Amino acid sequence: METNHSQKILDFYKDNKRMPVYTEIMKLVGFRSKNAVHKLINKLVEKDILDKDSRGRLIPNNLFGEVPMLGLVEAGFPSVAEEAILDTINLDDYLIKNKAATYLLTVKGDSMIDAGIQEGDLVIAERKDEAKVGDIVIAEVDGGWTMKFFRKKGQVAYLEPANKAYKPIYPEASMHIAAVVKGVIRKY
Amino acid sequence: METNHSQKILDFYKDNKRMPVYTEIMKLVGFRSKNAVHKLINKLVEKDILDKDSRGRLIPNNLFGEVPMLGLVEAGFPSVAEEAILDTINLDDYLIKNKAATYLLTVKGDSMIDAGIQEGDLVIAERKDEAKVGDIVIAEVDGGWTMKFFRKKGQVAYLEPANKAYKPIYPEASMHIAAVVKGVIRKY
DNA sequence: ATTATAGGTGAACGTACGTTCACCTGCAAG
DNA sequence: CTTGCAGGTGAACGTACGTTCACCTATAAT
Repeated sequence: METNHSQKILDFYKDNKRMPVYTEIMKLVGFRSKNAVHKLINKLVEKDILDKDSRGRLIPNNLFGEVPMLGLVEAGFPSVAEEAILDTINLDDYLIKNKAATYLLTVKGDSMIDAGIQEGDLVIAERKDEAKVGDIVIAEVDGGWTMKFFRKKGQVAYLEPANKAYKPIYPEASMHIAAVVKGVIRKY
Repeated sequence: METNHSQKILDFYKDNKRMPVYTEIMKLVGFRSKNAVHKLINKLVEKDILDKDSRGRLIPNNLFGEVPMLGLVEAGFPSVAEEAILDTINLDDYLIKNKAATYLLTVKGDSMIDAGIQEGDLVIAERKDEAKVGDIVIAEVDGGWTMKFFRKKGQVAYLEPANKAYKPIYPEASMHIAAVVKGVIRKY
């Protein structure tokens, strides 16, 4: 029952991106007095499911807004009881450094398959006009857009696919780097 | 300057997982009156950088907490001005359905390399004791932990790696499925 | 039957919140 | 010079917040 209550509070947080106030929790769980909420909250705080700040307002704790991070696959998987959690992270914070310049792109084609990037994956791209050798870049070459490894042969920059079926691209007229790939996301 | 101010508010939101109150914004941007904050906020609201709810409290809008999603790689990349954004998503919400049962694991080894899962990647694993054929599962087989495709030959369940250098695993004594892989994350 | 307790109601209280008012600058236009 | 105005200060106001108090059940143990 209490897990049900805290689940509703979590849902509220997801929808509104802030914690509910007591009158809102009243409606969420079906109470008719703020005092009942107050007693419920105190129990959740004791169980470390929630936290309160110095002014009494609710703040989500780690179990709430973040995902537990375990060790290696080979180390196994914890049961519900013994949670051997190394750390907890927020995926947004983990993946995105410069939020204003970051975009997600859907991958088309198989030219980066050997780098573990498949068709349908999302790539996290940060807008940038220069890249380091070895970066995966999104670039406009001779009028077309593509995603490839950024390489240099001497002073000549070129793009190399991660698929033996394709050949490196040496720009004839122009090459303009639009973004550098910072991450890959795949959802099953 | 105003982008600087809203950046500080965003940072506060990231750190505290809630929006600041006016007195807190005062300290953030160096004002000494709440009224100055009030005028600043109204400007940000007009520019759609922030939103307020009916009680005047701040709520982050899309540009704040979420990441823009563009189309395909081949469609190119927008300049700062012309933002052809299809949608915005929150990565946590996108990737994680059942937060209570979800964990992140670091991948060791190359047995799933042909499925685009490399050593060092993070996998999003949802605790479950049964899997569908074709799922990637984390399982304990004959005492050891492993991540493989879940397959069936007739009624016999077995695990298949995505690497031709390895052979399928037919459990001798026991096989226990601990979790199903729901997603993959790679960070460069 | 009596008592204790967990869990709820409803009203009252202190306070921190966003808002508003009057006022004070510094700077640019006329 | 003076006028207007954007942008700040500081104090006052109404209200919504979390908290607390007294009281009311059900349920279970004695």
